[in-house]
Order: sequence, then C-alpha cells, then structure tokens
Amino acid sequence: MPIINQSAIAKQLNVSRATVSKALKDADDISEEMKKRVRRLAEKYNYIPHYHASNLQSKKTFTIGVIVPDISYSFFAFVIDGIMDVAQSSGYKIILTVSREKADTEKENILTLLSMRVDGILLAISKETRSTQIFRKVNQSEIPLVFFDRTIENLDCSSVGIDDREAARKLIDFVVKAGYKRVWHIAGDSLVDIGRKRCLGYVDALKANKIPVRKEWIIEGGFTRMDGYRGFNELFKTNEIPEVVYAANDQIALGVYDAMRELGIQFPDTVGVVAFGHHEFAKIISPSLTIINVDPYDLGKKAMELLIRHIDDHELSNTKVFIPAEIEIGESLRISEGALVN
Amino acid sequence: MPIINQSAIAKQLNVSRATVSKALKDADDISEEMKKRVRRLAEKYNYIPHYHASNLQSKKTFTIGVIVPDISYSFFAFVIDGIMDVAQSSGYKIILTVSREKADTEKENILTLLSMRVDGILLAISKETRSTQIFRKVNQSEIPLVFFDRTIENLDCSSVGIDDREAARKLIDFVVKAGYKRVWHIAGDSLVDIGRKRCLGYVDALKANKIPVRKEWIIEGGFTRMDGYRGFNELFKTNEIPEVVYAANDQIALGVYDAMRELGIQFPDTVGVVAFGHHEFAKIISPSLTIINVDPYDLGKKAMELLIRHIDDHELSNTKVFIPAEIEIGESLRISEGALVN
DNA sequence: TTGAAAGCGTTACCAG
DNA sequence: CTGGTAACGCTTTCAA
Repeated sequence: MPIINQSAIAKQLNVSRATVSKALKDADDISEEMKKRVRRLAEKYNYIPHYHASNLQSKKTFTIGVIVPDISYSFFAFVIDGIMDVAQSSGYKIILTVSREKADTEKENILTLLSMRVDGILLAISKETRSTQIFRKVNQSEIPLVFFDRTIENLDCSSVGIDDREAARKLIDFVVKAGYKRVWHIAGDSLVDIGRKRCLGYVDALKANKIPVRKEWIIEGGFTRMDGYRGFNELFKTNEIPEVVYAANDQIALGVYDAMRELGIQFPDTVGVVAFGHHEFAKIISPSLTIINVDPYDLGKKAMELLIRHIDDHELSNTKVFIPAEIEIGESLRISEGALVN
Repeated sequence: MPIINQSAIAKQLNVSRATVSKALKDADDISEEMKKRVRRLAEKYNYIPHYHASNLQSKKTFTIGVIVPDISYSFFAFVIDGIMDVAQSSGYKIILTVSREKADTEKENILTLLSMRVDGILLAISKETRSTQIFRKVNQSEIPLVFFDRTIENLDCSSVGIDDREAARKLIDFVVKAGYKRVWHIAGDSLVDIGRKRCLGYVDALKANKIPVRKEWIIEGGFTRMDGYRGFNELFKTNEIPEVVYAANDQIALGVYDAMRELGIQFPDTVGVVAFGHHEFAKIISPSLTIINVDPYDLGKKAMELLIRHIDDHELSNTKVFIPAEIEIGESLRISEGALVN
C-alpha cells in the first residue's frame, strides 16, 4: 500500500481535509478528541506528510543545493561534513551534486537546483568554469549563492575561502628563509582562482627574497594526484633535482610522492615537499609533509552559516570570508634546520 | 525578481496557463508561432520550471535518497561517486544524508526521504542500528530500499556487498599459509553484520588450519581510525607482539599504523598488517598494506543499478548481490616469502 | 490549435 | 471547534 494522504484519513473519519491538516499540525483550534482520532489513524495507516506539497505553499523548501567538483577529493568530503552538521542543526536538507570538474555539468546542476527551488546554493566551481552567465541567472532568481574554496573573482557573490596568495607567499617565504633556493612549483590550473593565486604567492615570495623566478620550475596542470605525478616527471626531465617541491594541493603532493617513489628519489632526505592541504589527509599521505593547513570542516561550516544568514536576511550581499591557514611543519624540511638559524 | 511562473507568462501573452505549459513542453498540438512567443518570454523573464510542482502529478520524483554512516570515510566517498555516475546517466538526482553512525539520525533521515517521496533509498546502516521497525515501515510505503556495504540480515530487502565471511577466511587462510601464527584481529563492531562476518571468517580460517583461536587476540571496537589506534594499544598491553595484525577495515588499519609508529614498532619488517579496504586508500596509507580489495565505486554503481531495476519493476524483491573481493598482496607480508614455500 | 476544469497533497483564510 | 474554498505551480483530459 503506497503512502496514504490526508484526504484518505479525512474520508475515514468523515471530517474535512482541513481538519485533518490542522489536527496533524497540532493547531490549537482543534479539539483534543479530534486530534487523537486523527493521529491514531495516521499512525495506523502509516501516514507520512508530503514534504514538497507543503513547501508549495510556504515558498520555502528547507533544502540547500551543494555542488562540488569531486567528492572523492578527501578535502571536499570533509567540507561536506561541515556543511551537513550545520544543515542538520538548523533543519536544512542537502541536495548534493558533483560537477566532475565539468562546466557543463555544473551548469546543469545549478539549473536543477534552481528548479527544485532550493533555499540557497553552495558551490565550489569546476576547474573548467569560465563563463559567469549562469551565475547572473542565479542572482536574478534571488536564490542566495555562496562560493566556497574556489571562487570566481569580480562577481557579485559571497565566498568563503582562504587568502591563497598570502598563504602561499607565507609558505614559500618560510621555505626560502629555511635555506632552500631550488623550489619547484606543481601548480593547479591557472584559470581557477586558487591555482592562480597559489602561484602568484610563490612568485611574490621568491621576488621578495631576490630569488629569480624560473618559468621552467613551474608546471601547470589540474588538481589531481595524476597531475602531481605527471608534473613531477615533467620537471624531472630537465635533469635537475629540486630541493623542495611546492604542490598546489594535497592531491598533487600525493602524486609527487608517487613519482618520487617510482624514480627512487629519497624523501624527505633529498627532496622536501610542501603543499596546500588539510591535516587529516596530509598526515596520511606522509607525516613528513609540510602544509598550509586549511580546515575543510571549518570551511564547510562557515560557508553554510554564511548562506543561512543570507537566506534569513533575504539579501544577496557580497561578503568575502577568509578562514585561517597556518603552516604546519613536517619533517620534510628538517634538513634545513641549520639553515633556518643562519 | 524571484523566479517567474507559467501564469505570469500566460497573463503577458493573454493565453491560458495550459497553453503555456504545453508550449514549454513542446507538445505537438501547439502552433509553432505560439511556442516561439512563449519561449521568448520564458527566456526573457528567466523562467525555470518548478521541479516538485510537476512531480506532484507524476507521482515520480526522479530523486534517490542515500544514507551513509560517514562521508569522510574515503570508502563511502567513492561509493557515492559510483552512485552519482549511474544517477546522472539515468536522470536521477541524489539527496545525500549522513547518519553519523547514529540509529536515531538514520531513522530521521529515512523519514525525511520518505516524506520527500524519493523513488528509492540506498542505505549503509549505522553501527548502532538494531531495530528493524523503520525498515518495515519503508517496505510498507512501497518505496524500494537497497542496502549497500553493511546490511541487516534476515530482512526482506535487497543488498549489495561482498561475501565478508568468505573473503575474511580467504585472507586469513593466506596469511596462515604464509607461515604466520600469531595473528591479532582488530575487529569492527560485532553488532554490525560486516564486523561479525569479518571476525567469523578469521575464526574459520584459524580453525581450518588447526590454530587455536585466542579470545585475547581479538579486540572489538568501531570502524574508525581511532578504534584501530586504541585496539592496537589495548592488545599491546599484553606484552606480546603479533606477527600480523588483521584490521576489519582500512580506517582501522590506519589507526594501527598510528599506534605502531608511536610505539616504535617497525613495520612491515616486524609486524605485518592486513585489512579489508580499497586500493585507492590502502595505497595511500601504506604501499606495504595487504588488503582484501573491495572496489567502492563498483559497489555504488551496482547498488544504484539494482535500485533502479527495482523502481522500474515496481517490486521490492529480495536480491542479494555480491561483488568481487580479491587479495592484493603488499610488502607487509614479505618476511613470509620463505615460509610460503614451506 | 487553444482553453476550461479538475487534480496532485497540502495549507491558509474566513465563515459558520 | 470545524469546514468550505482558494491557493501553491504545474499537467492532463476533454471539449470547443
């Protein structure tokens, strides 16, 4: 027997649908007697209210749409965890979609979410995303949108992320001050803001320390393990060996380790690795990895909280939130300890 | 301007709502001329159809509810990936919920999903789940439910997983045949089917090889990294050192490595580790880990495919699908190579 | 080729 | 305290 509806209960009891509706909502203009009878039947026939039918009236769905580039990136899994926790405690449900780093899929997902009349959208853009047209459409629809982690610049939208350029500068400055000069950079896609900024910070730091920036030491790719693997091999063809490899994220770092292992390069003794990443995953990859630690769970929470605030305020304000990112030193830089003192 | 509706378009054009509806659906009893005018306006005012309002009629929502115990288990992230891929190619949307290993939350999630009238539910039960009452309710509602990975036995429901007991037996038999006798087991929760079965298989293998089963060598906990860490330390208090530790899953194995590292135990040289797990994650934890390899992506796909079949067939059949699980030998067992020959 | 009316499951408003 | 009616956004059937 499929799920019963209010009409069926009303018919059984010879009362109106309105009465049943109110009884189930425990309205105070319904007699206790009536409520009891309605509830008994509802229980008996396993009545379950129709979420979307109710929402049809209230114009509010208590659902949030989330779009991530890839859920098997540990980072995003933890972000989602943070989002979920806030969602749960504030009564929102999550519609999760994945863009697989495709702009088309992303756009399609956005449209589906708008079509579902979600109360808000959380989005980390795909690495392919260029056009901002769809985001204007979202703005028009007055459904609040908050970017997390990856943002589109120059867009009238709120975002939660880290100050990538400054964090990168800080990290590389640290590396250089520790005595290293030959620092390779396996960069993410430069068309994605975080890829670009994490590279700019690297350049900033080198320049500030009067170290010439060598284009051959920077290789651009995507954000995956495979990109890290390829990137390292690519640079390695030049027959140089770096002192330190700076990976734009932890997935890339993982690929770098793959490559080094395969090439028989000892790490951390020969080559140090530093990366953007999060503690949980970095410590699994290698205890020696030095990272700019971003807490994805926190990022998810902050993003969701900001979104809810926008929903409650009925406004699409343009707020940029930065979450902290501190250097977490692993043994990968230990050979430099002497140098640091210098 | 909030999202416009069909009525608004109809009013603008001085036609009926029905006409607009049909025009937008490209029905063939509407003139091309009319369709053009409707589409132009729809475009202009950024019309986006209301997903749930349409579904209200069709009794079909093209949404699937998914419940996982924890999304930051790499395993489930990959399962979800598999689910999403099948969903996308067959036009379903995913409502993702997380139980956090709590039976209460799980129940609440199930009710929400039923309330949303999802077309089907995919569920990996929490480690707390005992009561089957809620599942009877789901069956009553005639919404198909497929368990994946973790199942409740003796329930009239389909499931997709591996043959845990047999896989465990195979793994431990391999370990024993390789010459090891002192094999500890850090087990998952024995109240969850996979925890119980993975332990039973261990016992099976020992018995078959005439090795006495020692209760002190089995420690039961949950399925997390922390449980593995605690478990190893607990067993280690007995002042014995095992030859091999058998962890019920890869998260536990990770915790075991944490503990061994902290205790200064050399691995794989001193102690080997074997576990249930999946390649992607196992190779990140340690290249030396020997696993029963379960492909979570495949599991997700199969589960989703089975669910869709149930939906299409309009029946809640009771199908048990097993996916393959093969041993993947890592260096952690290399000290046994000689023994294997014996 | 178009439209009127009924219906999907629910809630809100107002009358009795 | 209860019920009739309209509404939410859309589709479908049947009549014009």
